Amino acid sequence: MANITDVAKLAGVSHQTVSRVLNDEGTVRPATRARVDAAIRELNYRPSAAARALVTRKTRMVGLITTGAPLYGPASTTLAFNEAARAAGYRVSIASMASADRAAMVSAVDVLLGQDVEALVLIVSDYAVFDALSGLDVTVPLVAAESSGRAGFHSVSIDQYSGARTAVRHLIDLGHREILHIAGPTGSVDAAERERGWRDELELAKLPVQRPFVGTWFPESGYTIGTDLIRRRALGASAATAIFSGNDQMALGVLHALTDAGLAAPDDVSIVGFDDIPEAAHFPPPLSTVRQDFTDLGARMMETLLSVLDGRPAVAAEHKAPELVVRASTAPPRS
Amino acid sequence: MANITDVAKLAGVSHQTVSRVLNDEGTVRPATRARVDAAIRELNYRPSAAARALVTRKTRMVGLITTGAPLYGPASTTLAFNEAARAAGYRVSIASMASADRAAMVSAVDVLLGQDVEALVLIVSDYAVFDALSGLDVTVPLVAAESSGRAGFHSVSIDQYSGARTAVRHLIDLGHREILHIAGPTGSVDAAERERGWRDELELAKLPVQRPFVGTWFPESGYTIGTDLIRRRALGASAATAIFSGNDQMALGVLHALTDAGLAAPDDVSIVGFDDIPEAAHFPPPLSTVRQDFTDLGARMMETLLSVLDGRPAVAAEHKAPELVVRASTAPPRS
DNA sequence: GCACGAAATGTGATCGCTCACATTTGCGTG
DNA sequence: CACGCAAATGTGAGCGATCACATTTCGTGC
Repeated sequence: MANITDVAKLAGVSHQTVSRVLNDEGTVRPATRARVDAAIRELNYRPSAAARALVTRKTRMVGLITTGAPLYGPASTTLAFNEAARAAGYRVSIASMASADRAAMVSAVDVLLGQDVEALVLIVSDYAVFDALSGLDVTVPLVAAESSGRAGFHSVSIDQYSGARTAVRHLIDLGHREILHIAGPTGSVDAAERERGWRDELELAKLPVQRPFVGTWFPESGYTIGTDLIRRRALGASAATAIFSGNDQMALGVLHALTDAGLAAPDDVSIVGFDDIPEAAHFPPPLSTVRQDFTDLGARMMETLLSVLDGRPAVAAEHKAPELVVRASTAPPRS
Repeated sequence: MANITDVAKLAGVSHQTVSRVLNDEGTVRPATRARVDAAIRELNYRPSAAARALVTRKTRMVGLITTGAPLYGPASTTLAFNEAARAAGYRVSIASMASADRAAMVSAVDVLLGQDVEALVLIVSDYAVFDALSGLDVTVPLVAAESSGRAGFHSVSIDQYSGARTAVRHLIDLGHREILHIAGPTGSVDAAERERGWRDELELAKLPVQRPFVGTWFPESGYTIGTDLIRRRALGASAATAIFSGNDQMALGVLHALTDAGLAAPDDVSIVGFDDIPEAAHFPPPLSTVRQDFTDLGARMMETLLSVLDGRPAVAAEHKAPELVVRASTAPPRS
């Protein structure tokens, strides 16, 4: 592989002039620049990122820590962030963690910091992760997709709490009085925020707050919980008439359980999801849900990152409220 | 930030001894090693990846090129590959491409090669990508998740063709004679392979081969196509009795269209999907589909990569056949 | 045609590590 | 106790770029 000296020799200039051409620094005569460019092409030369990073102490690389599950939300956010990062000239090194425990976190951070990333980006929203983080001394800026409002890093998010309140308010407005909640896994910040929104909205309306059911985000858990509820006659006639599901996938599981029992939404039970995954509009029935704009989130994370790296104050409006999408899974209770 | 010399000074040894401790090279007395380790901890020292890469010409980093859509398959494979890479001590730099055109590809490859990745991994399976690739001179090994059997790189995959044949055979065995296909987007290698499997299996059974319908992988397209088919009375009684959908999500759209029309699977139409996403078991009705083990695929990609980097021949059994999962969306045709 | 300042280009040091090789230390042996 | 050899440690060069500064070239006004 050719290096800068080879190029310089071939172009008949000094290595510094080549460097100037590479970095597009002003004072190079067009003719000289052309000669250098030609030499670069001829030798198929590519500057060594390692050598550059060594001297400039800038890698233009950010580390992305993400979850181990192939869920729609994190996957979309990650993709959007990648695009935004590349557009801004940053490279992304990724470390996905199979589990959200301390050891995995330490290892992920270590690997990334060891690459001299200029910043860390977190798309895992788990309390364990933030706890682990506070023990580490991370020397680079940190941006997290997170809405609990902790300190110690920059957080950009979609406001889970307000989204949940909107969803529950929708059910209350329809006339529902007993509204159950299927929460995401314990430890998830988003799950906790959604649960808090559900609880607060119920309390505000002076409605009964049952203990929430804990799922896994996956449809299977919604199915299991739904089946169990129906068996115990806790759902449907003379019982709970609505469910706020922590995400769309678990809502699908519940819908499946309803169908199995000869029940249907919204006739017997109204159900609201969260996320608005592409499938949600095609559930039986099409699901009312809270739409999260993950693409926008990913892009905003990068914006914030750039601000922070530039030493500018982080941009405002970091916690956007999501929007309720009403479809066919919600209706007034049958009375 | 401390460097190797600082550590050496603090530990009272030479920089070379520190280097030996870092790289775990034999000849260091335990007592010395301990002093060095203590110094490293005290200074919170981390070796510079850039400096290392500069001298060793090894970055222990692989470049991952992936698609722009947050689909379950690629997302799962990517995750699994990440895990496997980290376990093997490799870092992963990711470049996702918004579109699968030549320009995006060139840019992605450039960015990654510019980082001195030791290999490239492709989890986009698009003809355009492979075409673009053949024009570039990629100087590092390339591993692709791809099953068309092109030359020029190492390919690891799940056998899409055989999966499709299995799915269609299942429908034929049930007694279906007119089996439509909703294909994935034009340009997708997997879509083409699945279509080819469908076609070949029909031809083998001397059954009519209609022109396939082209979807986007997303449920919406299945819904549109399904609605259209029903309106044209091309589906259901005295018409096609079965559909082989290119993936599960589009199958969901078709199911939705059936429901809208007062029809149902499998009574009116049998339907088989592809992928076995976590939602598939909870579709109305639970979907018969072809299960792909993406986790295994990601892991196998990394294995192959390691073999190639070590100069060993790539491992055998690179194209596994997927497995049919029969659920409730398929049954013999009515009458 | 010469002086002068700006534009263009060149020179050598340096980033933090590993490599190849040189030197010192420790320890069993005659 | 000196010797020799292996184990342990040290020394200096060099990877390929940028940085700071030095030098040359060019264009302009008098």
